[in-house]
Amino acid sequence: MKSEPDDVSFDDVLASPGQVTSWYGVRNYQARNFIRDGMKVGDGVLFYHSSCAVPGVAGLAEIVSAPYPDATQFDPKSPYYDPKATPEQPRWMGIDVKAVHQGRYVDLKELRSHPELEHMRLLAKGSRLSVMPVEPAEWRFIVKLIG
DNA sequence: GCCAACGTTGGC
DNA sequence: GCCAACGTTGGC
Repeated sequence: MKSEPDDVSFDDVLASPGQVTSWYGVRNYQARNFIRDGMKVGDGVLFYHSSCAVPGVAGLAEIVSAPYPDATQFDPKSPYYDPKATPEQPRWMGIDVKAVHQGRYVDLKELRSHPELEHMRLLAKGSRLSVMPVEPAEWRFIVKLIG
């Protein structure tokens, strides 16, 4: 899961009550589907910092809720407001994420240096989704790198 | 700030 | 349903 650290950093989540943050604002259908159809309590998360000086995996996190309608879609004052969404027919989903381990910051340059990770979806050309799956072998490899 | 990649929008 | 225009993402 990608977050802009200027918005919400891994440290911010660690400093939050219960080390839990509500993940909202996803407005891409493919990313929405990964949340809605692919995430469940206990799933591991690579918390990735994007659009910053040194992009990379900032820590390990975990899904701690089921997916639920992202409340910002109903709020006309929110930048994430979607006039076509209604509580009866929500369009966008959020989920709760808990920071569990910080370890070593593994930056994008290092990720790209490992042949084991060359097929990572995150590293694919043109990959822009803010939420995407990680293969089990890639997950295990990165967990070791983080330490 | 640039630009490639990609998604969405809207006229037809 | 096509596709050009436009907007966004995100690394550099």
